[in-house]
Parts: sequence; C-alpha cells; structure tokens
Amino acid sequence: MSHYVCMKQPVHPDHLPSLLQAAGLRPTSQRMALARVLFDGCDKHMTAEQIHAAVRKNRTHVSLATVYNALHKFTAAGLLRQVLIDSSCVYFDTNVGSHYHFFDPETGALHDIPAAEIKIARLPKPPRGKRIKDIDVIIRLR
Amino acid sequence: MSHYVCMKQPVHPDHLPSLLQAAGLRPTSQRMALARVLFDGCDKHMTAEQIHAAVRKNRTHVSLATVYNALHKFTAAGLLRQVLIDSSCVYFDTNVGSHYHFFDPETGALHDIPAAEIKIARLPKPPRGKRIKDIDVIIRLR
DNA sequence: GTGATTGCAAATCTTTTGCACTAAA
DNA sequence: TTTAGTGCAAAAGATTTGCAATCAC
Repeated sequence: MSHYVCMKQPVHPDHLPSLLQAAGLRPTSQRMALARVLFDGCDKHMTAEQIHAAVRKNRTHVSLATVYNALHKFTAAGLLRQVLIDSSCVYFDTNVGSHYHFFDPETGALHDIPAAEIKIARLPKPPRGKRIKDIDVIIRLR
Repeated sequence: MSHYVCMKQPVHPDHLPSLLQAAGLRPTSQRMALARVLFDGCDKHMTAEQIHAAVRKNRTHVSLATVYNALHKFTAAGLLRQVLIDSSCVYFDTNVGSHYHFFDPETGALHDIPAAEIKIARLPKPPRGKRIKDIDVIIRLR
C-alpha cells in the first residue's frame, strides 16, 4: 500500500443528511452509516461486502440487503459509480467523474488514474439515437 | 439487428484440431463443438450460457461445467478474451486484439468498436514492476 | 497405460426478492 | 397517516468443485 493522501475534505457528519436529501434520498440511519464510510474525504472503491464489513466495524448494523439497496440508490442518484473489474465483483466508486483504473489481478488492487493522465483522442460516434453516458477504461496489469 | 458481415474466413472444420493443438489444447469433441460455434469467421461476444445454447442447437451435448472449463482454457491460451459488461455476466470475445465496445443497457447489445476508431493519446505509466496486459474500454450508452 | 478432460450433482458466492415491520415526512 | 425504507430468510443466477468415468496421446 502506498502512502495515502485524502484529496477531499470529509463531509462533516452534520452535513450528511443534507448530502442525502439533496440527492432525493431519505437520510435514514442505515444510509448515514454507509455515507460515513464512503464519504470520508478519500475517494475509494469498495465492494458491497467491504462496505458492509466497514459499517460493522463501526459497531453499526445494517443488513446486507439494505447495503445493496442503498448502494444502488446512491448510484442512481449520482453519488457513486459502479466499476466492473471481475465477474461477480462490482466496485462502488466514490469518484463519480470520468476517470480510469489500473487493475492488478495479483493483488486485487484497483488504482485510480486521474482523468488528466489519459487522453482519448478520436472517439467514435455512438449509434444513431444514442448518447454516451460514460466511459470506463480499465488497464489490466500483469 | 444491423446487417452483419463476417470479417474473417471461417476456420474449416478440418483445421479446428490444429487450431486447438497449436494452442496446446487437446482437441476433444466437446472443445471442437465449442470451437465450431465460436470460430465461424464472424467475431462474436457470447456469454457461457449463450455458447452452451448454441452448441445444443447443433444437436451436440456439452455439459455446462465443461463449457466454463473450456472457455477458461481458451482464454488462457489466447483464443478468447473476456469482456466484463455487467456484474455476473462475462462475455467471451473471439476478437483477442485490443478493441473496444459500445454497450447499450436498454437492449443488452454489445457492439465492437474497431481499434482504429479510438485513439488513446497519453497513457499513464504503470506502477513499477508492472506491465500493461491489456486495456478495456467500454462506452456505455443511454 | 497415464495424465488430461468430462459429466454430474452439489456447493459456493454474490445479488435480488417477498413480505411483514419500522421509521421518516 | 402515509409512503419509503429495512431486516430477514429464502430464492435466484452464475460459476466452481469433487470425484468417478472416459478419452487423447
């Protein structure tokens, strides 16, 4: 693990409810527990299972079904973004802007690549009637 | 479905054994049945389930476990490449070169983008000691 | 023959669902 | 009070595994 520097200010606990409300989500205690884990100021990409474990480590209980439910709501609201690395292993990324990933299958580690580090020149036109929603770039290492 | 043109010559059935042997795989009847479906000259991306169904449509029986086993062997041998679009749904792509995909979640359709259509200028350096194995680009539509 | 490959069924793992209960507005 | 959200346990779906039988070399 490399030295880790948080790039954002953590959301102050008092502001979590309005973060959720602004996204049209009721700030329930379970969603707050998840938000405290996810929006601590460091961008992170975690699986549902990892998030579930992190919440329990905070001596809070949220059922796994609720974790999934909430993560999908967060994603639909634009608070998270899904990243697919491996079959049956979805990462939920707190960085919702366009950015890209290195994936090292040996360690299972996923590293962010800042958008500025990659430049996609020449993008193909999407099929008629369709628009580009987002672009995933995953650079697999060996 | 758009008009479909095969870009490659189909592998003649007589040549399938040597295709497999060249990859270090014993040309068993099950693997041949799979190879007939996959290497018919058109590049395709199919899920294990779809390949299984296609084989059965040819009045051949191959157990699903063997389909998975063989697909992984094919992939390890460089005959196929995995593409991850959706959680719990791996596509096996016969185009093993670097290329990219449009994914339309409405129809579930996956379209190839020829490598020449995308140009990635500026690629970040991989972490020390690591090399780039391959790059997946998935352009999600809406 | 010998080791690789297969089939089957059971096991595993992640994710979803149905439904009664609870909490937010 | 009304509707959204939650927990639980069960279901679903994709993939894998163990092991005896079979096949390619």
